[in-house]
Amino acid sequence: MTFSDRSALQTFVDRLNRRSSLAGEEAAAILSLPATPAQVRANRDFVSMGEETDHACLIVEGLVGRFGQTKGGARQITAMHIPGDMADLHSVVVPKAGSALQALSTTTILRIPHRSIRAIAHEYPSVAEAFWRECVVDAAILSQWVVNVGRRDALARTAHLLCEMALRYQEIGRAAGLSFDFPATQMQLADCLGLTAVHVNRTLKAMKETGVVRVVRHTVQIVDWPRLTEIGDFDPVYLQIPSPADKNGLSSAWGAFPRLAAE
Amino acid sequence: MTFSDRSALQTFVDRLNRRSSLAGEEAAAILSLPATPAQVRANRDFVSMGEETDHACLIVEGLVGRFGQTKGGARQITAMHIPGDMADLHSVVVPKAGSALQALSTTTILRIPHRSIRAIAHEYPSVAEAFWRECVVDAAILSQWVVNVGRRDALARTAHLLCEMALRYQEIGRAAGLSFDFPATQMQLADCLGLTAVHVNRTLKAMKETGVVRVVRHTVQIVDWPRLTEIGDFDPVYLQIPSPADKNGLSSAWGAFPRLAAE
DNA sequence: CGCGACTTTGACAGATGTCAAGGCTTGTGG
DNA sequence: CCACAAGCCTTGACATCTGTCAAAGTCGCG
Repeated sequence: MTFSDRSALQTFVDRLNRRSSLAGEEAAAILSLPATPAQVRANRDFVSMGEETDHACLIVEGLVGRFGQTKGGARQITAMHIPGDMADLHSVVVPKAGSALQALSTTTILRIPHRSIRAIAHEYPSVAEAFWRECVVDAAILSQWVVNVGRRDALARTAHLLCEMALRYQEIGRAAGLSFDFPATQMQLADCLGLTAVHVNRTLKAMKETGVVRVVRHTVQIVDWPRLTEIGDFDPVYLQIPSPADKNGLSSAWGAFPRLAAE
Repeated sequence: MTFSDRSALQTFVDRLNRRSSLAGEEAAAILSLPATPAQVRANRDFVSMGEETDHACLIVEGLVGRFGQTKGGARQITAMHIPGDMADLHSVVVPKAGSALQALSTTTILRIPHRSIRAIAHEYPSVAEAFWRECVVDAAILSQWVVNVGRRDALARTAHLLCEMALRYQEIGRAAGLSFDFPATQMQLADCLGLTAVHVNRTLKAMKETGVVRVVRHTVQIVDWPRLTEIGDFDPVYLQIPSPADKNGLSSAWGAFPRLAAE
């Protein structure tokens, strides 16, 4: 395991610790989970629909989409996963994949056997609860996506997604202020948003012209965060990213401008 | 607790047992969970957005929707819950409600303290795993909803929802063959499907005219199941409703016509 | 019997999809 | 370092689905 692999496990533990409370021994158990690294090229499935897996995949580097598909061939991305995400933690309890996992850019993952994960979940009830909670937070994000796709127009949808990704990249320390590397093509964005690539292009163009965001190459820079959250009707509570203050039982004052206020 | 209340807990345990394997002692622990019954009138929230709850809600009778909302006031139902569903099992690990729970018809629920649920989850690892699995199955349904709303037209969307509900009502023994009581208004269906009530009406009309389904009062009768699954592009695997054969490790032959074949 | 909520229908408007063509990047190999 | 190919982005014209608005009909409950 390389340094970067170990660091991905650490990112994962950090995330768990932000929403749950793990004892040192428990965190150590997770960190010493056996893991096999693998490289996946862009546009390649590394978990196929219907496949029975015996391991879960932790993203080390890159961007991953969970794909649903219509028999007519239309694709819909139902989740985006970034480094530090265990993309299919749920497969530990439901091993048959209900959707494919595809790398959206060159990606490196760590495969972790279900057996090992289940073993520590059974040994430490708090770890089991942390895993359970993690899946529940994923579901909360999913539920927001339903609202987004079902009830917002193209502009709001796109803005909402950008807001979400900005905060999630920030959470793992991969956003320099308001800009972050987001290697998704417009076609992939369209598959996230239930739109076509053409319309995503028009929408993005409008946002750039208003001066709310800038996109160069694959790095997104949010120029006017308050306005973007306004456009996207974005309320970050569902992400369950607690501020340090929350951990101490204090309420935070971030509101709609979390952490970015430090900019 | 009335007979019907106890029976709801039994339905819940049956469901868990279908996807997980609980020992007698574990099932008994769930069955003896403390529970307070309550009646909720139609169109009333019994869990509000943002509220911190200390209990989960088991549906005994009626129909419940989980609501997301846009600041503009548009509503989107992100999940439907029927008797035997623990509508917010996830609140055990994330008590702050990310969405409201509203009765869509007169409903009776059972409130079960988080404390008690958590206690048995910590005592019996298999119960914790069963709860975790239950949340993961809910998320799989959610993920299908994203695909449905994002990538299917009104007709297919509606058909897909009807297929899903038919199987779920069957699972709990509340579908007489191909017909089931489904007390949702067209406005509520619209909120499920990301459409307007007017368009749901048009869509339903088209389906009735084709003779695929019949709807009288609030009971849905599916006249042509194979055709409905075709129209709705419906593949039931995501519901994780195993046939009895699956429990014995045998693969089932139901395919696209599960259990209804017995008709 | 009458009110209120829900359903049904029609005409019209608007957002998004489709199709098609051309321009840019980016990476590769000579 | 240049040329080329492949994928991606951008744009315009047009088609279509779904939303909006408004009115009338129906059902169920008090």
